[in-house]
Amino acid sequence: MRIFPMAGASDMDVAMNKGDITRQRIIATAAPIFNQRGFAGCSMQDIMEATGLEKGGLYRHFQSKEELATEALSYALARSVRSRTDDLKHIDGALAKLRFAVQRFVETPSLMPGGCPLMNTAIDTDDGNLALRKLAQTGLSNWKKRLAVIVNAGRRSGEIRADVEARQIANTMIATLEGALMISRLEGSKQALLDARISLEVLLNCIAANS
Amino acid sequence: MRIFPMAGASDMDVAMNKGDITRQRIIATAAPIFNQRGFAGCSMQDIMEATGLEKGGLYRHFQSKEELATEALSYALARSVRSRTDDLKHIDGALAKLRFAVQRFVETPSLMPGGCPLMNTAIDTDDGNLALRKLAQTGLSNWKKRLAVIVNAGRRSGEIRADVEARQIANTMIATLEGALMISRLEGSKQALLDARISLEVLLNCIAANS
Amino acid sequence: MRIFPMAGASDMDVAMNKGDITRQRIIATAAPIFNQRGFAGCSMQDIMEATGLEKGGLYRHFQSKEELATEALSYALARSVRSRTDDLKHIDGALAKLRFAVQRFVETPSLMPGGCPLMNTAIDTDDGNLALRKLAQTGLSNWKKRLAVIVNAGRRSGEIRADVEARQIANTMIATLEGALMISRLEGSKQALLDARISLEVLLNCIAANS
Amino acid sequence: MRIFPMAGASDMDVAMNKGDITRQRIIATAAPIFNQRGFAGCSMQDIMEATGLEKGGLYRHFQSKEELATEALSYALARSVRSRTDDLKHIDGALAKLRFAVQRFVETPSLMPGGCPLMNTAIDTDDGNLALRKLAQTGLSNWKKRLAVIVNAGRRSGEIRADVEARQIANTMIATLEGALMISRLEGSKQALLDARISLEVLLNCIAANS
DNA sequence: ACTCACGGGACAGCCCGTTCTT
DNA sequence: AAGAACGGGCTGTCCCGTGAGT
Repeated sequence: MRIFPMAGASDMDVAMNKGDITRQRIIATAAPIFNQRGFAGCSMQDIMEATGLEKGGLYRHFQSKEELATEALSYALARSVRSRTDDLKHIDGALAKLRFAVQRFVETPSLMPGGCPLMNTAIDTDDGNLALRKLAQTGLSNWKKRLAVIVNAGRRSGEIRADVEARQIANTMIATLEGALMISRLEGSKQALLDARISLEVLLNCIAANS
Repeated sequence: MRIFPMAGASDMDVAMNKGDITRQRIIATAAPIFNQRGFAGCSMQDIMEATGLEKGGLYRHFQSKEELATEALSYALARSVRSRTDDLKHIDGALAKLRFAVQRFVETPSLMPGGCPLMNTAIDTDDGNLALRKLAQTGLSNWKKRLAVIVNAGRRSGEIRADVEARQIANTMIATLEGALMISRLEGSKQALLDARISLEVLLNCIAANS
Repeated sequence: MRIFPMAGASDMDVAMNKGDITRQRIIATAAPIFNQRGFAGCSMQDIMEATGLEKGGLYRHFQSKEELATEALSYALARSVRSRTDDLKHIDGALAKLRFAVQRFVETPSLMPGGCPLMNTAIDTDDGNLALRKLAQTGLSNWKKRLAVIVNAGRRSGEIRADVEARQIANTMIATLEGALMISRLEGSKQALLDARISLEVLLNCIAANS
Repeated sequence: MRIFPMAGASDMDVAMNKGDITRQRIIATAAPIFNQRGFAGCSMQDIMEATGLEKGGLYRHFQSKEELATEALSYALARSVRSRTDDLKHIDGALAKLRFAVQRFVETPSLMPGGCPLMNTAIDTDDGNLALRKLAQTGLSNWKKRLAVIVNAGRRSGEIRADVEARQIANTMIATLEGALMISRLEGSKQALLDARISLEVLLNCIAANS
């Protein structure tokens, strides 16, 4: 369709025929619905209404509800993780990068209605649904790795104390932010996120080499 | 079941006739099931099988699935919150109390199969079900208050710096622990909980008055 | 329900609980619909609308559409065959019995809307559906036997010529009547049935012993 | 469509372009399928498999399933009726012609798999589908007329008694033969057809002038 | 106090007829 | 002529809640 794909084109800018466009539209529409109501709490009827397609139209593109949910989650996780670790390259300094990541999360805790897809899926698939669970595990793993890379870079540059475990910092940051997001959503207030940010600042100050 | 209720009996130990005993047994049996699968993901059939009762037997004690879920969640939350803040009286010192609470959580993150009922409900009721959501909100609020009381006691006794906000510490502790529990369950490893504990120790050291 | 079932009670007069009554009502309602539109041409939705029951209500009583169709056909065939061979006992003479049967058929070719269930099923199940086909075969066989018994009685009593084959007469009577009914329904006129009656009278006259 | 009809050419032998040939091939292939399974019981998928064409290929030639079915039935009826009344010219005598027609039917009751298209359609369209029904009505009417013409010719020539109604004989012959075919197919035996033939011989003997 | 039959209603997945694009 | 795309109907299953019976 498109002859000259532009540099920096997103996933949807590649040449697609009509079917692929519809498929992508379904995924983008379904993602927030699954994210809000969970797999069991959301019916294909809901997706039909949201997309304007009928049963036959949906099942042409996805073999089952689970396949659609998997794709939708994949999409949600990709957007979520990316938004949390993007744009860090042009920031100098490991600590500044980490502070920026915290700041970003507190300001925009989730692009997708319904909260963080990673946490939602982790809870929702606690009993079964291994396919979705696997995706969440991978998403978490990626996030942790990206943070750990920053921490280790700081250690090598001498900005961060050498006795700090990157994994521990990554785990703590993610745990505190996700937990705070949960509280925040339950309370309907940003307070918990703001409090988490302060505490994470304290933690980051503690691991700075010159502290 | 129990003929001579003992003094200091817990909720279940009060004198109950047969109907109440059955009702209580249903709740105790249903609680972990709802906690594991969520409201929508768990059917009355599941409860029937677990309790050995028939439909009619269940609906004699509860007007609807939602009423049963509400009672079950109430039960789960009460046990959960209590286990996290009990037995702190005989520990001297606010910081010691907080450290003990962290330690307790890391060792026994949830009594109930399926993880922390508070977090599960917070996620599960994100879209609707106000009754259950209200319960989770209250549970969270109680937990936060109990932690804040300890922090404030520490501030008054001079053990904790006066410029520390109790609410912020409570929020951070809960957020970090709950978030770490989520990670831990998703990864199938206690690592995240252990890392959270280390970080919370750092935080607690930072708010100590003599630091 | 009923304590003293009356002598000569029909199928529906036996003691039945609510479920059996509903089941019987569904069968009686579905029978003419299946008879009119055929198995493939009639949906469970049609049965739902006719009975006023919902899907769940129907499938409680029948495992599948095929089971319902089988019962409905069974019911239709039983009524049909019975109506064509009943009340012949009090008629004296084999030929008189046969003439009466022809007369009855011409006057009341089918109790059930949609024509003769036997013929309809014979045509409808021509490709597959062995269960329904078997039923039709049995219904036809019964009908033939009843006619053959009358013919043979006439031969023994000397009323009918001894060289007449009972099977041939039965086959011819049924064939001519059913064929005439088909023509009659297609043309929307009783003419074919009346013509068939005349021709069958001729045939019966030919097999009379004194002819 | 037809530009230069060739002498003695059958329907398919006329000059046709590629599209018309395909169209005719589809009709010839679909006819026995519709005849066997009925309109509702046969899907376009079945036609696709039988013809080797794809959906788009079929719908290029026919606007709808109904149009295809109509053409297929038309084709089947034409072949059927023709085969039953052809080749009678070179037989001398009305009764001989009628006996030959009976004989022909008994020997070759239907050229098309699935039985007589006339009867099948009469039953299949009992509820609706006026287009197909009309075709069957016309087919029946033609058949009756051809038989009636023979009877009337016999009356005029004095071979058949003058008090015989041609319509009654035609109706009876068709009814008996079609009914016997139905029985024969249901029983999986030619017996009913043979019996019908004997009975029709009796009838024809009865209407002979010299009887 | 409990069982079980009963019925309403929603849902998943499949298939079919038809149109649109290529 | 092919085949992707889509609207819509259909089957069978599951689940929730009621009520008669015991």
